[in-house]
Amino acid sequence: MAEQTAPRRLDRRRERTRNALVYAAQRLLAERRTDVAIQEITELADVGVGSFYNHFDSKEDLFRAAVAEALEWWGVTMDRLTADLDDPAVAYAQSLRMTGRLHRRHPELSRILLHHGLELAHSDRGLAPRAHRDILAAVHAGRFRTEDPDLALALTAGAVLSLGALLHAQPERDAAVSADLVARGLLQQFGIPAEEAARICSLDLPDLDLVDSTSTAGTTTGQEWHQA
Amino acid sequence: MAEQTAPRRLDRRRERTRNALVYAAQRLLAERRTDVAIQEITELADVGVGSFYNHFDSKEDLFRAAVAEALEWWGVTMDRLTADLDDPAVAYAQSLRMTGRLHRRHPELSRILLHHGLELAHSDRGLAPRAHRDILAAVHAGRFRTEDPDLALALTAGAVLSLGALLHAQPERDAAVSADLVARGLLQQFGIPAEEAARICSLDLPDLDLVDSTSTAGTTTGQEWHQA
DNA sequence: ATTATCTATAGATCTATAGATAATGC
DNA sequence: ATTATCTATAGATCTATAGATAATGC
Repeated sequence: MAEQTAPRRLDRRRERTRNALVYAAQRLLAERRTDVAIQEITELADVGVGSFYNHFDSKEDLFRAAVAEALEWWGVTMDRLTADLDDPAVAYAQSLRMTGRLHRRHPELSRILLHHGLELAHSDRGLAPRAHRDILAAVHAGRFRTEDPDLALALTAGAVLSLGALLHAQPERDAAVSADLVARGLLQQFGIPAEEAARICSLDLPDLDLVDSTSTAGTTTGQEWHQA
Repeated sequence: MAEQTAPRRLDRRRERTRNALVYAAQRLLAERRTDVAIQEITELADVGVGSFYNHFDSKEDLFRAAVAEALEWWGVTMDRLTADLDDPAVAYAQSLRMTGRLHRRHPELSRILLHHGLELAHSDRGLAPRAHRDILAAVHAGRFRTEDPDLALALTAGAVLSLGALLHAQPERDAAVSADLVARGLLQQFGIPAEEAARICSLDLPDLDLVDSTSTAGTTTGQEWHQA
């Protein structure tokens, strides 16, 4: 009587409400307007105030989830687009170059990344664990030469973030050129010879259009980045 | 009758109240507790609530001033300690290495830097304009080779910030070793040969103890960083 | 006499919940 | 019958100011 299989439609309704709240939070995050009343959030999500507490304990709770899901979505996307690359140094560089372009392609997501990036540089979700994995693999494969992979990860995070800040400060700057330059510099710092670093950073990139608006359809809740 | 020379003691009293508020705000910033009532701030500053509005229009106003003054103090300190260096590449490296050590020496100031660093990477106060000046001087002197000084500045900022985040995440990590490594990598990226970069980053640093708690006694209001 | 600070508080929020309403399950 | 959502609001903040008090100037 009490035990029953999960009713699908109710779950989906619940999920829809939650997503509306998370999406509203992501839009607010992108504008750096996190100091708003819960009522304003629920209005933006077109949801009753009371529903908020069905899903989150506090504003912090919601914003934390919103940040994590946005970046996890991008991480999953990067994984998919680099899955068939054999050379971990190339996978690292491709992710880095695409993430550099992200600042122009998804400015709102970029702003979320910039605002919370440093805290997330050591998170176990999102971009950090993936960059860490690539770096360790590249070291193990003898492609990178660095006795301090944690520092390498930190420098990678710092470069991604500061590039984003620069691109927002200078709207006319070419994101692709700058991102590739940053990637080249990092590869060289990690022991890749200059010419090869240049070659790697001029390889073709996967077509982001093919994946952008499709569901991640995997471990995550199907959360994706909603373009405003 | 109305026009009179500024009464000194009143000014100083006023300044004392303002400083108490700024100092309280800096302590809160260091703990990332900016979402507090104004009353809590004034209690921390041991000042009446009403006094707040004698000096600031809003919480944001106060916190903005608190961040700016804290980083301006460090910038002035760096300037003083590198004033007599002829080689701009060396001045750049010295400031960078000392700022790396800052994360351990003044963890509260470091946290403020980390939390607001990206926005301030293009500010006209604090550390950014000084790093920019050093980079341009080094390029002009033929010491740095980079056709994109803005990107160089961004990468510098990113490296400083991500190093700080790493040092906070790993309390046992050696700040001096890591900071010098980061500085070396940047010098190399800017075209300094590996051996010389290593040499520059093992030069003696000025003694921070000599300057830490003395007033900046210059253009700023005498604002300094108060150790808790 | 002038200026700054402090105390007390009105009025404007904002949070969190209780109870009513709507949607789904069976 | 069960679960989720919505509406309305009590009670807890929080902001900003008015008026009283204290410090300084002359």
